[in-house]
Amino acid sequence: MARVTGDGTVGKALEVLDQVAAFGRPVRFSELLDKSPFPKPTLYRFVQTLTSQQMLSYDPERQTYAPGVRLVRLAHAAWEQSTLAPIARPHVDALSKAVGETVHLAQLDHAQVLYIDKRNAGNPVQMYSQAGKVGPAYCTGVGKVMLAFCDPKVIDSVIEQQSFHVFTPHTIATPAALRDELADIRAHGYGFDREEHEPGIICVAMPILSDTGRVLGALSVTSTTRRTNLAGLEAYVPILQETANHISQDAQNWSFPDYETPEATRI
Amino acid sequence: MARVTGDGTVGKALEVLDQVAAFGRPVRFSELLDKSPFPKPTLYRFVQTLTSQQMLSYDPERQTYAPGVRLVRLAHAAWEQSTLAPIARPHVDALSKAVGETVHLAQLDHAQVLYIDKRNAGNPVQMYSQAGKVGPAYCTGVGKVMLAFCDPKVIDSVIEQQSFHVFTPHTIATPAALRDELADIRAHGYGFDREEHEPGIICVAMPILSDTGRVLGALSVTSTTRRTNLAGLEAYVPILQETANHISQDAQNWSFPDYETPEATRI
DNA sequence: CATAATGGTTTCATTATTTGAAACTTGGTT
DNA sequence: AACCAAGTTTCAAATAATGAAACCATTATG
Repeated sequence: MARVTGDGTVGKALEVLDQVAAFGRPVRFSELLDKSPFPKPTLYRFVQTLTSQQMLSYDPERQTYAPGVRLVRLAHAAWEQSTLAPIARPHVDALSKAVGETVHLAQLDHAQVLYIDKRNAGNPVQMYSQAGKVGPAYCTGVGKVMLAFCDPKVIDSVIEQQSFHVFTPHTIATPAALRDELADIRAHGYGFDREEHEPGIICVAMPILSDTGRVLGALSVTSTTRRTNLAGLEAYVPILQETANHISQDAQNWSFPDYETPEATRI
Repeated sequence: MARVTGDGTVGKALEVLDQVAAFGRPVRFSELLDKSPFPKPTLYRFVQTLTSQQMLSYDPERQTYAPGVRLVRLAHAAWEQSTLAPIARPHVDALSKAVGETVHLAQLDHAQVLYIDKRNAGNPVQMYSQAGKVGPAYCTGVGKVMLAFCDPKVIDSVIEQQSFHVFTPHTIATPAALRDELADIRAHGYGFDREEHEPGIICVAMPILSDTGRVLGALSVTSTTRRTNLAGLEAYVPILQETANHISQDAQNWSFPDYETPEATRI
């Protein structure tokens, strides 16, 4: 009797929620059933419950389910309280203004890169990545620099579980190559994305480390091969370093004001 | 035996999640216990489960809980699939560029205004920074115009449940005043925020209606009394109207491509 | 037009999980 | 040392989840 799900009923319901989100589009009950380990009535009741709880939304027209708006509300709270974003915001603003290129702020969530903030360059290069979006760690600048400074055990387990997918001719495709790259990043203190995820897209990334060396997140400046090159991006290393330091300091000094009873907006 | 919670165990767990989010800051177990209808061990296990599921994050240092990062991931999916935001994005971009003022895109969620996108006047930040925030419907431009075009029954129930809170000298403070205002909005087709929520902050708001007259959302252009006045904002009505129409059209024509098997980024 | 198939919904006896009063542990205070 | 508060675990009783089967409503199919 292998425990696949864990955490009882609530865990299972959340698994269903993840399933729906993973589809990336409104999904029918039967489609969900195909991919679900649960029997029909069980899954049915989960979807009912989640819908009634606004965690899913139901389109009666097309008979489809999608992640619900309650999540957006909750996520706002999460974003403000459990991410670096609010602390980093002024620093990211300043960085963005100084470099005039797209800037990303990311954190590591499990083995994945979670983008938690972004500033578009003046002319918006629309591409993959927005706050809340996740991506693989091994082929993004921010992912690699965060991984590089993780605990060796974490690195091992991430690499072990990672299925390497080749996005471009430059994608790092083997555990060995990734380990080399990580060593390289540790040696320099920062890293690059050399068109490893999208052709023509390059970036320079800097980890945000606590005083004890723990990885808090990462920053990156992204551009295109048409506008600049790796050497050009490397010029941003000092300001990135400085910004990362500022964020790290603020993060460690920061704590929520202990007293205040906020004027609630809840009804 | 009044059923307060509904939806069994999952509903209760989500109630706890809301509680944590409502605090707006990291919260101790005992604080939560004070405000919770659940007995100690029950609440304890819920918090454990939610934490293990990454819906809450736990800070062992301070012994506090906060909404977890998994929510940010899930919310991204919700934002993309269950809101107007992705459809409206290009139109909101264009509007923002044209007017050079702060632009909001909102939807109605229960009786509350849910901001789902925003363009700041100065730097084009698009994202959760503000998206996900909720506010009362009766004293925001977007809230009023959405309410105005809702079903009369909905209006009644919202007004009935609304507890009016006076934010500024201009805040609409009575059901009667609100009904007058809504009638006025229906007559004109658009509405204003006359410093009703924050002193010095004014806006003009336009509902986004489907062909059948259903409320899909609302747009607003916000400014300050220092920079302009209501007459100045009214000049934006034509472009707001046009933008709202475009969004409405796109929303009704749009449906997810039925076929495609998206190249998954999941590990 | 009947019939089958598909996708969705409900029933109900069985089973497993949740529940919470009470007891216990831990770390800090007088 | 005794006390206290916050957090954690126990365990029998109460409750909710489970899923095989049956049912219903549409939409294909012969």
